[in-house]
Amino acid sequence: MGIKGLTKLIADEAPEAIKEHKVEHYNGRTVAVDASMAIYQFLIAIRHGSGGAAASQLTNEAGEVTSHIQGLFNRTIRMLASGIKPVFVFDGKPPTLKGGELDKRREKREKAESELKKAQEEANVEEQDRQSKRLVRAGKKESADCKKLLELMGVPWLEAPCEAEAQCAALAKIGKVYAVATEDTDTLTFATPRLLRNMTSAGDNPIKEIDYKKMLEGLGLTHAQFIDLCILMGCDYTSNIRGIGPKSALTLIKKYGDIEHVLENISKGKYQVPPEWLPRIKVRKPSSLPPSAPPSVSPVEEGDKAMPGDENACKTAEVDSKAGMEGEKEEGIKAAAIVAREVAPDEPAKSVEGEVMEMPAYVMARALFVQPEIHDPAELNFKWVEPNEAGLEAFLIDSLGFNPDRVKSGIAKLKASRGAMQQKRLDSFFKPSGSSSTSSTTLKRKEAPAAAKGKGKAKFGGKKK
DNA sequence: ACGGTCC
DNA sequence: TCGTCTGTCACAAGACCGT
DNA sequence: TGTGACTGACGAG
Repeated sequence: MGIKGLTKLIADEAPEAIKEHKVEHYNGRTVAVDASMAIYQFLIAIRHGSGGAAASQLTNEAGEVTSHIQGLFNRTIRMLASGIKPVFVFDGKPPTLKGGELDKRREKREKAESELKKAQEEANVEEQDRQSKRLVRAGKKESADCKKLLELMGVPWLEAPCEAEAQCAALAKIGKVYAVATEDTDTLTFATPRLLRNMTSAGDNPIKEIDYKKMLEGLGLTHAQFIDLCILMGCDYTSNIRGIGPKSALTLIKKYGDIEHVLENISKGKYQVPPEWLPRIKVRKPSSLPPSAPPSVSPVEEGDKAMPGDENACKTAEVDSKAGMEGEKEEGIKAAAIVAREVAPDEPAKSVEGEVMEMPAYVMARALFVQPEIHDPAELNFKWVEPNEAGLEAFLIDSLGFNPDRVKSGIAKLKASRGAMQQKRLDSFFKPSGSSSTSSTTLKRKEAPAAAKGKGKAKFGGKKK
């Protein structure tokens, strides 16, 4: 997940964008957390018995997995205890992936399943371990468990329409949250002003904060160029160009400005531009293509002696993509975003002239980054309320079999952190936050109850009754 | 700091 | 020649608590 | 699955 090698590139090229802070620095601040990713990591990490028997998740008596609940319970308490006010953001529908990508994932999954079965028959413990990890995923059930837990804890959450990262970024951009805590660098591509890493690992090792503005300055790019850089480096939505890594991608974008112009210039060289980066004509152009040309233009295949077809492919790419992005670039991106998430990937989109062609993959990817599907962050308001003690005990102890002492001590910490939170609010009433915090700590006062829009599935707080 | 345990 | 990319491999991905 | 260490290959200068 994320952008391949982006962390390292930032560390190398824009080190001033990365700062380390102690946890205390975030005292009183609101932070958005990608819940689905956290759940996934809990499911993978929290297991036992890799020695001897096959590793297994934590479960209750009925055999239901509880690893994710255990993890989330602890982490949330930890955050609150250090004065951080988390908002958990869940993934909605997965973004429309490039054709085949979805199939590939399903194939992988099926393969892992069958390998697991085989390993079980052979009593191959190691292999069982490996394959069962591969099968782990944050499903509906797990998400629902966690939402319930959060409500009982009095911690707000919301479900994004699509990708949680995009929603988190949107919240941070307008200051509804101070920063986004995630290990996924995609979030930067959505222009999160502040990205926090190392929120997870316990204790006192500092949190790394990446400042988006400083990162752009350090790299010497605009936001649009940064998105193109990420696509070139390799993102989740597209394959990347062989031979172009982080350094070259940065150099090329700086030199030529955007992907269109990069392609123009390197297509004269010997890079293999993957087929989906070029608009694939489904219905032959009347005149501009030779009659013998196949309906779908293929990329440079291995060492062919520079067939004229290749040149045509590149030419078409230049012309078409330029035409597509010319004039109302905004409109083009908007349209692409809609196409990207609503049209089946293999379904052709009509071009202006009525020809049927496929949009280049990078245009789709760009659109998904520029115009992701999100809830209007301005309409979302969050509230941290008193934990539901009885509810938590019933859920964790009675229903899931957690250790009563641990649960009780957790609840005690929750209450303590709430006390500190109230105190903080009183303090800040008299002394407006010292640093340059932009109103992010003072966001709740009135709590417009309106936010319950018909479709917006945001839920807040733990007052179910 | 480490290793066993959490369910 | 140097820098950069590719491939392969190993490994770890949480947090608590008592020692 | 992603990341770092270490590799050989290869293009740029």
